Amino acid sequence: MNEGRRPATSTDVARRAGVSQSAVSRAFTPGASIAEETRRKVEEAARALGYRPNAIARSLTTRRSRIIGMAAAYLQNQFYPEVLEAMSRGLRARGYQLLLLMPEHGRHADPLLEEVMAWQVDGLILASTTLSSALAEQCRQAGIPVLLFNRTTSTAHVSSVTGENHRGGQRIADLLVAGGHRRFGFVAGIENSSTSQERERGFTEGLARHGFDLPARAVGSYSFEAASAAARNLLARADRPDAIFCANDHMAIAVAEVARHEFGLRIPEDLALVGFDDTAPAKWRSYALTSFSQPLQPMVDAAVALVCEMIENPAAPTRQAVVPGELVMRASTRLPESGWLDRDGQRIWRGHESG
Amino acid sequence: MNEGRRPATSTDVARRAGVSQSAVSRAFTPGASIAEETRRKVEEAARALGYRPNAIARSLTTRRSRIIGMAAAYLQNQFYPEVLEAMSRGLRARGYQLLLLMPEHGRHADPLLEEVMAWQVDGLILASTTLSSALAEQCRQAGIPVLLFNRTTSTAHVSSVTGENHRGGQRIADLLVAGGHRRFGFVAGIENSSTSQERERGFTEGLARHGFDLPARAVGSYSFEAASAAARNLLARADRPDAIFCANDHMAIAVAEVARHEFGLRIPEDLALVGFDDTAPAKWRSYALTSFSQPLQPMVDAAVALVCEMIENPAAPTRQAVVPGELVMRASTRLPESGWLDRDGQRIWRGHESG
DNA sequence: TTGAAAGCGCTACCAA
DNA sequence: TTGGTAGCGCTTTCAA
Repeated sequence: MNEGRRPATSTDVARRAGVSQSAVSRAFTPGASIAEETRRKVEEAARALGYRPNAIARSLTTRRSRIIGMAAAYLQNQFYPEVLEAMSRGLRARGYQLLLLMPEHGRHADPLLEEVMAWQVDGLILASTTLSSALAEQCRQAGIPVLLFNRTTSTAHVSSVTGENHRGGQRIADLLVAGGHRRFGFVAGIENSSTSQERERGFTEGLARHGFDLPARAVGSYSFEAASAAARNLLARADRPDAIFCANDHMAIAVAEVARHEFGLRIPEDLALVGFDDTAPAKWRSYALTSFSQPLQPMVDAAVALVCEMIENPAAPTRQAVVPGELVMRASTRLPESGWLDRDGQRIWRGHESG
Repeated sequence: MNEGRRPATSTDVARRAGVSQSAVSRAFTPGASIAEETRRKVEEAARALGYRPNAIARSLTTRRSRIIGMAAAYLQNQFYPEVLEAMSRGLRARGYQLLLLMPEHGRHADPLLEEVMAWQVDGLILASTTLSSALAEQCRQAGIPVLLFNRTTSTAHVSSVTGENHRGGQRIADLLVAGGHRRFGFVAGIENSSTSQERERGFTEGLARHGFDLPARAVGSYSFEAASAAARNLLARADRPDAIFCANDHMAIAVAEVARHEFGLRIPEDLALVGFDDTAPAKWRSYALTSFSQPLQPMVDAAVALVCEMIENPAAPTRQAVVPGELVMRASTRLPESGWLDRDGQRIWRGHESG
């Protein structure tokens, strides 16, 4: 093991093993045609010199970087860190590295585009609602496979992996109606985010099916502070909602805090609360938040598979994968008289699917 | 803008601009000697072709990848996602990219070493307590600057950025004693993590200074489940502690849940609770957790500065940066009669520093 | 200030 | 199966 000196190259190894540099390359290429004896010699020399193939040089010749860029933001929402963690592991299992691209606060996505292009990433995963669809479009034009994660875009022709946003919203409506609630409220995420829009649409359609409308609505912009303000707004109304659905768990927790500590409301007696994602804090007993789940591992698996497929076959048609979730009931909503089942210690709402 | 075709190279740009390929390179190299007119021609051609310098090729020639590897894990603790976010932004501002390295669950760090070497990262930030110090040592031997974040190692010769673990533990002891508590408990993180050890040592030394010892102790391993079990253990004792310090906020929340919902204890009347890090959930009013802060941005700024310095001057001596924090008082501990001050709506404990 | 030319470490092709 | 050779796209001498 050399200390501080320049790393050994394949030429160094070749010289020591008494073979050509090409042979060294083959020894490290799975499936290459090489004699067992040669491989052995190369491996021994490589070990002695502490040689490891230089991924940068390899990328230059193969024109494949084996780097996937992942643009994320909003890591305050526990959903995303866990996605990041699983995504990194999933990609690595397929031989890809994850380059983390954090958009500047409130800036355009352009600097990200620069980096995506400069590093010749093989694919790009967009897991940020705040990022413009323009970035996706530019990458697509440059021939870089783009996958939207937990969002879609109005511009078609982009593959995506999402949860059951629309159905989730519907099921939540079903549950709240079955629980006897009558005045409904909704806290939206960022207004133009597809995810928030679909959840809201599912919710209102579900309510409509039961003959209810959605009288109260506020915007939480996926932020704890904005969601707190939204809660104050909704809860101060004369016709205060008796059930609020928040476009994600993170905002639902903000609403719970305001409801309890500023309005002195009991949950679920005075106010039922439902979130989305089923992240770890939803399970914390102080919240015991009913939530529609977005199963992390299946979503990440789908994303990894999809992005790899897009890289291997760029001509493949785009796909919109939707990973099924379920409505996990906890103490933040009243328990309807029937329609639920117990599984693995969790109560899943299965009552009369109306969709 | 070409669609789907191969990206333009500097040679393409040179041809179109009617200059040499070297000239194109210079046009994109800050501080290179090039005539204004030439630069203008190059820039125009580059824009027309949608050219961007290929970072992979550049890395190969300069032998500097401008990639920093960051090994993280335990993203369930809100502290780390926020570090990741800030670190990515901070590094990018200095022209570096962040490669996310997630160690396999329960696996050795060796595969990470492979990737670090293969990608010729310019530096490595280790922000994972679970990662062996062996990785740090191997990288150091290979001449790769290594920075430990929120941890140290017994093997010296490694630079690090940490919070005031020892002093924080002490201040917490001071506060709890001033609050009139008499039976103390501690929930450790991973036993051999320097961070948990230092916090505990500060705590016990602080208690000793006031004439108290630490009768109750359990291991939470930085996990929510293990911390819950640790809480059950501590709270079921005949001499139940009336004040528990947890090695971080994440575990403190687990303890709060168990104390309230399984033992019916009131916080802080029956049990005072203190965490460390001052992450977002500590501020949530259902917990209102007193916590010693690890100021995110200063810690990240220090880390970015330090790692860049190590890259630019590999011969520089190692440094252990300690970023000062403060004890933020909230409702999970009794308010002592004096010794605190209000700042920006936060109560900071400043009582008789005994250190 | 400029262009030619020599690599950076590797893969991929080719003929042997 | 093997070694030689030609790049991959860029930076960096070196002369001009």
